[in-house]
Amino acid sequence: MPELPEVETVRRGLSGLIIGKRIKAVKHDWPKSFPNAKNDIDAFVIGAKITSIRRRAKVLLIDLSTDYTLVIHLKMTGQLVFRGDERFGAGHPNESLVGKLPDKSTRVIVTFYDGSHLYFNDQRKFGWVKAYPTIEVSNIDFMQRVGPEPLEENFTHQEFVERVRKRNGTTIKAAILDQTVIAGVGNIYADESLWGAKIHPASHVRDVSDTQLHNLLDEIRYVMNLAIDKGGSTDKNYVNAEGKRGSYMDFARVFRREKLPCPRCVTVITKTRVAGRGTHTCPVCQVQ
DNA sequence: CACTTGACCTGTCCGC
DNA sequence: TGCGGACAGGTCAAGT
Repeated sequence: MPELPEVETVRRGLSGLIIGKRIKAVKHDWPKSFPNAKNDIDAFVIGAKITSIRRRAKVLLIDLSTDYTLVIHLKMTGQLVFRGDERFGAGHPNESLVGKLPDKSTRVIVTFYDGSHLYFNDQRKFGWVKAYPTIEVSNIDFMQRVGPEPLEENFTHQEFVERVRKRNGTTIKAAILDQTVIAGVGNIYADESLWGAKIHPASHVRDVSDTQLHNLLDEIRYVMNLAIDKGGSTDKNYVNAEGKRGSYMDFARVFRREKLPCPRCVTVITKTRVAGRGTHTCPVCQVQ
């Protein structure tokens, strides 16, 4: 689920909630959700204080006072929800989309010394939490290979074109979903930005002009900034650090809008399969 | 090598 | 209602 805007929303939310807290205990009953050896957790996670929270691509990095970092990937259905007290439980006006925690999809529970908790929920169990020495995080395979952050100002249109053109043999949608080309684009914002740039997702990279690619980077930035502003997209599972939904889907132009009119030309939006993913396209605005 | 497909999991929805 | 199959926001290993 979570793409760059969702992970960034979680990062911002958690920063205001757990920085400075000291970890008292960690519970994790599904081994793949937190595969570290128990003695590493005992030595470097228990007793550590949260010092900062960073994001790279769709990966969240929670730095600890022990010079270890919790590296977290939410994959499709991961959630990180903080609960201080129960004032925001069911029935409260500020009601969370997530009910009482832990629940049946809770994989990891972090308990802080002040009695509050951070819950890692993950229905499909694809996500994970791993503890690494902070200094080694940049050596992780994924971190070595992942492409530039789209919202970094020093990432240029020219560099974007060069990186996309390394995938000349495939479709433009597959190219921007490739995390080694550009970081953080997933299925929602791929479809949304390709619609914005009037590029058909199944177009071969070699058939897309440099001008179109310039527009595409602008659209990626536009939809991601808008999505961060709206707190991300909640289709089914995604929630922020307080368990609340994001509202980007109210502003989506094509994603999950098959059979509805294109907001630009009123043509009915179609759903097909491109790069192995469900793909939403306006067949008139986005000519292949 | 470059690119595509299957696997990892649980849950939901849709057609018969 | 019940059952089988397709599908769901990501990424990597295995296959072509």
